[in-house]
Amino acid sequence: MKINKSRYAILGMLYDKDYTGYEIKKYMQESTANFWQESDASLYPMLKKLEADGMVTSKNSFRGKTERMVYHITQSGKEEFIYWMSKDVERGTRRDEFLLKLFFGAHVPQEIIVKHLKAQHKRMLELQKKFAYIKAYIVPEPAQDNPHALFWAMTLKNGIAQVEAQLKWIDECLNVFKKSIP
Amino acid sequence: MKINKSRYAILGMLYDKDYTGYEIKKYMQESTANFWQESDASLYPMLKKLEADGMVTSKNSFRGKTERMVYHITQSGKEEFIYWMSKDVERGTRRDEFLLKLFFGAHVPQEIIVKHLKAQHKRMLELQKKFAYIKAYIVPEPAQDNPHALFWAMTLKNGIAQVEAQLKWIDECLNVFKKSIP
DNA sequence: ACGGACATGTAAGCAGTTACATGATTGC
DNA sequence: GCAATCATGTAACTGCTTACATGTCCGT
Repeated sequence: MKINKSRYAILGMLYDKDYTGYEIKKYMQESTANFWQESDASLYPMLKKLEADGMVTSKNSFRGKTERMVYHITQSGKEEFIYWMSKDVERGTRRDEFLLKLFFGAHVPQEIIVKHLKAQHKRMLELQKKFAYIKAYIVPEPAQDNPHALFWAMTLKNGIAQVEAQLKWIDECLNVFKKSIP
Repeated sequence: MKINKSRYAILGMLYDKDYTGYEIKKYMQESTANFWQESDASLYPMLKKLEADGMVTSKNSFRGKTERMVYHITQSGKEEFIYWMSKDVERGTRRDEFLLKLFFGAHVPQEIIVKHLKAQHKRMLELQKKFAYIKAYIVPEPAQDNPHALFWAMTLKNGIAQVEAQLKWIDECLNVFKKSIP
């Protein structure tokens, strides 16, 4: 049976600090977006569900007249989170439309494939820029007393390494086509 | 609106050769599995749907008493496939449980994270072996007259490059922990 | 005054998986 | 005789997204 992993992403975010749904969303955009995202329509109902399950509690807070729900993890929530953290990683399905189109490249004119490769190249450069930003402003320097710094740096380096490998590979692919159209 | 991409994966497979559902499944396992898969419960109903939509036709064939449905792409099917091939790639959601657990690494004892890293390392080595097999037995030599060879080799190289980058990065991560436990 | 960020949600619907279900053929 | 592979499907369920819906606050 497949279980919902949004639970754990949210519990992890709340583990040592209280947040509103909106803050969790923003936080994810700045940190895990490259390997984990939650949409609004997934995040807010899941927070309600976590509360119903006793994993978090909520407190009504106000900023002026705007109502905000601040969530706080419970002991049960912490336990469920740690249990999940200890379990082996489940292999998920990967679906990469870009590679699928490339795989079928022989069925269309070369220009189309070159277009897709260039678009992918552009996406990778944008990611690279984003990683540079995160490195400069978000991830604290290691050796400081933030215990998260080490792990945040690791996931960041993973992204950087993946992007570098992709860029190199794309260049090689594009060169093949350049040769065939002299 | 999100459209179902299984359609195109299947149409692509049928583009220049007729296959049964089972053969498509096997074919995918040997070629696109690393970036595209279809489960049984997705493949067979989709073939029926493609037939209802006039994208493929089917012919009943027999191997002994076992009934097999051999599918053949129609002109409409080819056109829809080419239209999809020409469109820009849509960015899909990526969800990587392994990286999510690593990101939250500070909340659990280091051994757990080391365990996950080692497991990932093992998965990558297995993938590497699989790629070596595909390279040796599945992907035809380029320069031969198979127009697919070039593109199959490209997607394969992509996988190989990704795995190499991952392995290097995992080694770096593991070294960090080795230093902290002298 | 207005735009962008803050803030939270619902409804509808397709997507996709797991588990279930069945039977023939081939090779050892 | 038995296991693996060939071969095709359904039912039930959860997951997840898009589109919709609403209103406040803050800075310029």
